[in-house]
Amino acid sequence: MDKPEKIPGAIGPTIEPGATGLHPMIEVKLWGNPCWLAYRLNYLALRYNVPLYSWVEERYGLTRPEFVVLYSLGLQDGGLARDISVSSGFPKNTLSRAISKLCAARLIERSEDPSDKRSQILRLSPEGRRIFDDALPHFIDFEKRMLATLSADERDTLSRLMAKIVLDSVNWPTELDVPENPENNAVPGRVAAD
Amino acid sequence: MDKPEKIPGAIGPTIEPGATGLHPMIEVKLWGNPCWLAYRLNYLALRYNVPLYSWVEERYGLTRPEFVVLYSLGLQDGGLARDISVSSGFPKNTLSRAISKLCAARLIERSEDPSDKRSQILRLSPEGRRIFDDALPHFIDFEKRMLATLSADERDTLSRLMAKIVLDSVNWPTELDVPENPENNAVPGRVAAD
DNA sequence: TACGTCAAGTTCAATTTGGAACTAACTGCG
DNA sequence: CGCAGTTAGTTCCAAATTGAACTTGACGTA
Repeated sequence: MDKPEKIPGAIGPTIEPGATGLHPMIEVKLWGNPCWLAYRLNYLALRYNVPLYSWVEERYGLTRPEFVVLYSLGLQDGGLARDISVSSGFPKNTLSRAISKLCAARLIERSEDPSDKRSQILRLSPEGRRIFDDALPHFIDFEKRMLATLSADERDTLSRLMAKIVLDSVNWPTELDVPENPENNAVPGRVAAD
Repeated sequence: MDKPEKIPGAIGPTIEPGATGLHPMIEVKLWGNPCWLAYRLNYLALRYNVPLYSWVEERYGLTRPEFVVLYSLGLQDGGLARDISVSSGFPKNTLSRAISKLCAARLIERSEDPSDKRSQILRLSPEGRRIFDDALPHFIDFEKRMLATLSADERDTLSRLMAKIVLDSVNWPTELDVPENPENNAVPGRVAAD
């Protein structure tokens, strides 16, 4: 009972414990986890982010939020801080600081939006563009490496399926409510869901 | 040249800008981004983590690393701090703190590993198990919602393809080297590559 | 025009984070 | 055995993070 025989939703090939070269608890979270999708998403995202952003830190001296600003403007020059915030998930004050640092380092430029004086249009400087152009191939290479084990058909399928999920994401809740009575769910010393 | 006509790797249906209900810069990062996989991974992971972990914080008063410990032990009781660290990506000192708080709150218990006195075996207390059992269905439900737009066949395919990538991940580099000469890549005021 | 509401971005303060150094313990090898 | 190298976990502290409050500006309505 404590260890259910069948994990709901844990699809996948039957894997012998220890046969994958992965750490044992990673195996459990991959194959013995009812939330296989969420774990694989987080695992793969981490496996991508960690090497690349430590490389960015080492090579350019830029933190992750700072580089995210550069990358966002590299894809869409002239965006606003708010655009970067909603598309990256970083809170706007973190980005405000990152943007100030990038301006001081002359990697981006701020200009007032004539149609809305609250906003400021952000653009890469030539130097900022140079860093983006220098870094992008390394990001692409790593992503290619991640996809190298799939065939071209499988890559297309993966892209299509993930796109389908992303398009549906506008319909997902952005927060969960706690409908049940809170009194017997709270951790001692903490009142839940008030 | 600045805006390449064809984005390498940006597979997917031709999407009209603004037709998806998504924020414009999110659309660019999804469809006009050579690193489509990495962005979709991060986007979907975030879209899952944010609502669920703010709900956890509100309902149980537990931070994300704290809940990660509970969740990990829920899947594999008797694990070590190090197991949780490598499988979750949180640094071990963050988890050390989380574990101490969970012990103080009587949600888990530490016991010495007789075969290695440096290690401590972690187990859920009955109360910790209760929280895990209470929370798990909500995590499962959200994941179901994420997959609801796919058919059963498509879900199997997605699971299989992501598993294939994960299994290959043991062969990926864990860090990138900076082989080129650093002098013309560094940001002013910062020397790259050590 | 006046006013209430909302949005973009900044600042502040309190908390969280994680690299580095540390302790204690295990492992392998001569 | 003795010692160098490694590992589990903790502590310390400087730096990053972020919720909350604030400023400025836009926008709708009367």
